[in-house]
Amino acid sequence: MINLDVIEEEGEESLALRSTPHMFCKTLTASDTSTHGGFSVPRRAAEDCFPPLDYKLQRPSQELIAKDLHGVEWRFRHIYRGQPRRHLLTTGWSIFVNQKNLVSGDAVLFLRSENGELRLGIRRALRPRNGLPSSVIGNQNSYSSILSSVANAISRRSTFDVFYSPRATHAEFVVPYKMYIAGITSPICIGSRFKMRYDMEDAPERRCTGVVTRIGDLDPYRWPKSKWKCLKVQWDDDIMNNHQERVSPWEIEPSGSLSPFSIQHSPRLKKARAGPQMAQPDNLVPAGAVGLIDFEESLRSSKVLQGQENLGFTSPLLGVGAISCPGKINISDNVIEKPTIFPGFVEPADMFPKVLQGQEVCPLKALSRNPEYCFGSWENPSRGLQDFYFSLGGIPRGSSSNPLITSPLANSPRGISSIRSPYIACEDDRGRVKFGTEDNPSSIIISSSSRETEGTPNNGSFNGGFSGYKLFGFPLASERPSPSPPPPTPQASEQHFCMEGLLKDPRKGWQVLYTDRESAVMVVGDDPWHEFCEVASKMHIYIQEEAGKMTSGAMISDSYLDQSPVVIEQSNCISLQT
Amino acid sequence: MINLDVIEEEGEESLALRSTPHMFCKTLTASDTSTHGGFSVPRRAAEDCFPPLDYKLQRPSQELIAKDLHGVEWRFRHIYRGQPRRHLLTTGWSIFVNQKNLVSGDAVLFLRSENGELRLGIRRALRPRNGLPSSVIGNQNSYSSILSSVANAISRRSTFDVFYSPRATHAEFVVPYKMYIAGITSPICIGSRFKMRYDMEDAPERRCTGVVTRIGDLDPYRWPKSKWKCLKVQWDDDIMNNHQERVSPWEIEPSGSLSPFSIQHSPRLKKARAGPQMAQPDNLVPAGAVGLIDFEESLRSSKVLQGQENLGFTSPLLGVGAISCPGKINISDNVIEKPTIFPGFVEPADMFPKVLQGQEVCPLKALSRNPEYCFGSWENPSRGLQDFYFSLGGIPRGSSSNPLITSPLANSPRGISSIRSPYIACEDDRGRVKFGTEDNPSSIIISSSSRETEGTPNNGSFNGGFSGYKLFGFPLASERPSPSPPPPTPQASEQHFCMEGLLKDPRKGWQVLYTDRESAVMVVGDDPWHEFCEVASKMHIYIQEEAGKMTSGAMISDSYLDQSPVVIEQSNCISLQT
DNA sequence: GTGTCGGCTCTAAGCCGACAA
DNA sequence: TTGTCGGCTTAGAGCCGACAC
Repeated sequence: MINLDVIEEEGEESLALRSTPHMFCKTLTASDTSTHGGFSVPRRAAEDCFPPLDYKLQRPSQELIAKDLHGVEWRFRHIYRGQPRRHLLTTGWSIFVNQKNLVSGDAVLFLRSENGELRLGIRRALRPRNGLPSSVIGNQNSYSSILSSVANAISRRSTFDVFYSPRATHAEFVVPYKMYIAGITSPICIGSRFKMRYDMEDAPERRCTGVVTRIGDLDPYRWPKSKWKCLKVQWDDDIMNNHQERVSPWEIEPSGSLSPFSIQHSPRLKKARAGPQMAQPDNLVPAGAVGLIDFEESLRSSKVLQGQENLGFTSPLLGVGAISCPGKINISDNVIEKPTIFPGFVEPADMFPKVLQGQEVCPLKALSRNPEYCFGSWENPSRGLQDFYFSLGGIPRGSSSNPLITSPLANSPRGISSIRSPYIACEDDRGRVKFGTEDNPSSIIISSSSRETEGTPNNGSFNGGFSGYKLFGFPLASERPSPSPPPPTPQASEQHFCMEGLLKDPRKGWQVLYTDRESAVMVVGDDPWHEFCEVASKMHIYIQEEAGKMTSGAMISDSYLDQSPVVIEQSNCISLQT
Repeated sequence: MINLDVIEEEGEESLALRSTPHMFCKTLTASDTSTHGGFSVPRRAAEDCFPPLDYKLQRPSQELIAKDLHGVEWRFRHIYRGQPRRHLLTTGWSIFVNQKNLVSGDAVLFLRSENGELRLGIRRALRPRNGLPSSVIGNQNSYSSILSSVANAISRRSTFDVFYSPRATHAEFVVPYKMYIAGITSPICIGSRFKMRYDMEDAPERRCTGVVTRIGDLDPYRWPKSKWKCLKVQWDDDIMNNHQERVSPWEIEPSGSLSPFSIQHSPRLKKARAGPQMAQPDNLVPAGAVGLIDFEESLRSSKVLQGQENLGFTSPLLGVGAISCPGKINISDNVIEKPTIFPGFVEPADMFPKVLQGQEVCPLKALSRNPEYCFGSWENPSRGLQDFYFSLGGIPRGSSSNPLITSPLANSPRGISSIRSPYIACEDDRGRVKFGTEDNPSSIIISSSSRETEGTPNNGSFNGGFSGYKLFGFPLASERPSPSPPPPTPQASEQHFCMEGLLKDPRKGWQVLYTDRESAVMVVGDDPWHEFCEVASKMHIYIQEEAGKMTSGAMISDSYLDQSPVVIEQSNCISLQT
């Protein structure tokens, strides 16, 4: 049922996963979550995980104590009764359901460690729009609060918590360390052939091949010096080209090289190369240290974006919306130090200006709820590991004929199971907050993107996507295709934030590379329970609960197992009192 | 019962307060808040505020609909029954109590406007330590989250919300506009005589006189160019000198001038003047444009703080605590651009070094829970309206013999009713967050201080303290002394945040001066209901409530009437999904 | 083997007047 | 006049086996 294989088959670490403790996971039924009764425990599950009952009694029962991720103990009455006999959790169950706010479709997971201790976690079902206060999405305050919190944390070189719902979102920055290292050190050049695991909805473990056509880099004004390169690829299989054209370096296995000329045969590339400034395809660079043309300078002087310079001052999030919003002041010129264009918006040079005209300004609301714009940047100047940044909010429906503004989802309304392109979404000016002194600046970008999130399990060994990756043996995507899949409506496409900076944690087993100006890469290990606790304890929002009542905006979210989005709408606020 | 007089008797505005609509306020009893029953409405109150019932019926009843500050409608069944007959709110009442989390001792307020609409608000009782998650107080994340939220808002010239509990905290920055203007424009010099309303616990409306002995200014590294001057005073009445030695310019009425020499006769001044650098007492300046000695430079060279320079790098809040905290990195050198001392720590010059030695570093926790340090700054250089800043966390108990580090509460464990000194509390390095470009920087400081909060009503016309001030006709302090007063233990002294920047709102009736680099001054008008809504709607944390369940950390606080502190513990977090 | 339902118990919410302060 | 209490009703939480898939 649950595949416990680990991803890195070549790993030397002791694969504690092989000796996985007893556990089970059950999707909650209507009966399980109703107030009418308790929780029906699958027989095998109860026998595996729970201490044995004395079946000689007429109604064998015992009290179970299980700890959740936060160390909170939950007590349940476990009884074996009914005709036919079955295992049930009665007293205590409804409290758990209520406190965790579980609904039918969510899943609960029990796990018994070697010493007999019982743990439990929850995994929420994907809920369209999920009861989130809409203000969170369209709200500038939320954006900026999150931004500033993170920025502050980074400026202090402190930590910040990430609330992460693996099944609901793609977090490309959560990458096995080896994969990341291999990705950024292996030489990748334009023309490199590669293969990559790619999971279609119906055909898991498909191995696709393609050619690297470009090495992306972001407009340096937005995400300077990021190590997170973005590779634009062309797949040998045409079907793939409709789904994904961008990958992260660590997602692919280089398998050879292709002459620049053969790349040109691609219709898409022909189109792209029509522009006046093109990359030099024979640039051979490791992905981690690319050295490409200084596109920024050339663009600046070539005035490709003539008439669009104001773009540099207009926040895609605030944008016109902000200007037209009474009482709000567009402050983008406070954030962007100097007038500039966004070179990131010009690829290929002959195309983006058109695309941008009339669309370049992307108000927050439009971006969030109705993703329609996609900006990309390629082949920017590179000093060591260069900047790359992607604005992706989806594409205008019906415009997918233009491959350069094509969302990977454009042609698959229900999404494909593994979308692993390293797009980072449309970014507001405010996304860039500078901290620290002139000598020691740090920057943080949080961006949002539109994504589908359905996924299927996958055992691949070199799978950079997250839907196929197992955080600790568990597939992070759906355990199994749901019988009645809740198809995310195109309108209700997912929105998430990701960020470039993450926290560094020296503890063994997992860590996240805090990367001032570098890529955000989280490293996860293989030990399931260790990560169960360690990763989870780091990757969540924990708002202290106050004696049952949630008077302080309390909530506990079971992070990594948790699919339900939890957003603390923290309008900019000050508490005046303790 | 409730004095509806306004403060500014000379105001030309239509004093809508005179025609105050019908209203009543009742402190909730145990019965009112128990689940056992409803709400017992005082007869007069019901007759005044509620639509009349048909008393011919055996059990007259009706449905009442009242809006709270947030526009939320609350429905109550109003019934007249019992033997003897009385007015009760039954159905709907418990919902209200639960949602608002009211307890016995809290108060509810009903108000009927001219058009018959019913409004209601709540005022929470003072609760010691108030169930606040302790992590909020001692938590660096909370601090910095708040800081960064505000900083971000200011950088965007947007708004941020202030959660303000008038009875529980002093917000010196909430000042009538005229008072503020008068304060900063009237010429105040060292030696100026003044009078000021001052409310002792037992002797309200006492008018005290004194002499301005210093004009405070903050260490420019922390709060540059603040207009909020701080006047150090010596009272004619010696009793006063134990309670308060610092006032804001708008708190006093200048009444004359004193020769510099006569000031010197003060023992305290003698002590102060023993230092090498003293203010020039004949500096005659308007409070809003003082020009004093550059203490900073002279101190820097005089090396008064020799051996203490590391203070400049050590956050009073992070302090040693941060250094000794494993895993945390002291980032103060990232925030403070260059090595410097804190001139604010050196007054008088011959005294503070001693005080600071061994105590200068004030970890956050110690500061919050056990306020023991007080740093002050005086007579800094002035360009226009100059900086002033005060670090105040209280004083070491038993050290109050040192008047310069004497908290106003040092000698009154239960506090005095009106503490209106403009102290700003001990400030963390992180308190200063720079935003914007080099050309257009802005800074924001949030600070914390230790305060007692009991208060008594006061009708004064020139009362800068808040306990005596009426926000909209209602005294912001206790309506009446509670029969069984919950004495805040000295240990549980109040902690609050205040900030320099506030939001600007052009609307008539009230506004807050957003003050980039300037003083934080809120202007309030006289119309009760207008302010009731307007001010309150701005001065609160509003965390969206989600359909009854507080799954998203929801809560609504009724700000200005609300005494219970609400702190959103927003650890630095990122939500990855909607 | 297990999801859902009707039946049942029991707790607590909540309405009432009695009674006393 | 109004705070608190005991009595009472009632809704719903929650335990049970029946039953069906």
